Amino acid sequence: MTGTTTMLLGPILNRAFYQRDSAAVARCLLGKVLVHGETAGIIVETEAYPGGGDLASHSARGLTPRTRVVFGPPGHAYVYLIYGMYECLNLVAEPDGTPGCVLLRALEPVAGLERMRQRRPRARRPEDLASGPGRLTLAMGITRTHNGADVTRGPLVVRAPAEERPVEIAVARRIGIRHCADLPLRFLIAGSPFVSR
DNA sequence: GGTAGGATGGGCT
DNA sequence: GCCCATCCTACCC
Repeated sequence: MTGTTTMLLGPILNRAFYQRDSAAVARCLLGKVLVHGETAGIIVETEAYPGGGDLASHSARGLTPRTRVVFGPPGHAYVYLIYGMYECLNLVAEPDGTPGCVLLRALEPVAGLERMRQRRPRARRPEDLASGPGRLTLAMGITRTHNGADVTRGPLVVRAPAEERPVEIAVARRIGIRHCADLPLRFLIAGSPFVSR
């Protein structure tokens, strides 16, 4: 992080922010800033995975070694391997003991773009650096070693922007799932060129 | 502009 | 053994 960029950021989101239902957290994360080391990006696309009856959620089939963190206290990272090659970053929501998380799908890069380009050499434009869950973790340097990390403190955090702007939110169906595909649990900043697809 | 198919490995039945 | 909360390339308009 450069000093200039730090000036653009507000406080770290506290645990109470995450201790709500998954869809509310997914919606409210839009416009917030994911920070990891020198890299940072505005969250422009999220999906809620509330668990319970939502069969698209990993946690829907109960507590397993992999989904343990999703059942734990809110404000922690859930990172898993998908398709043997890519990693996806989620933020745990809901009270401790209740499953639920939010998948971060796309960022608008605001700091450390050169570092992101090193990590994603095939990305031609800034719009391509973090426009997808697998691209996002690559650009931000997030791996399964971050699984369980507390995102209310430490090197990986989410901050409010210095000036909170009202954003127009679009709601859509989630991407790449088989079950419960019609639920309106995908949230985007309307018109952002940094969203996936 | 569009899409079909392959890469690749862990989780769970 | 099957199923993935994906991405990239090749190929075709």
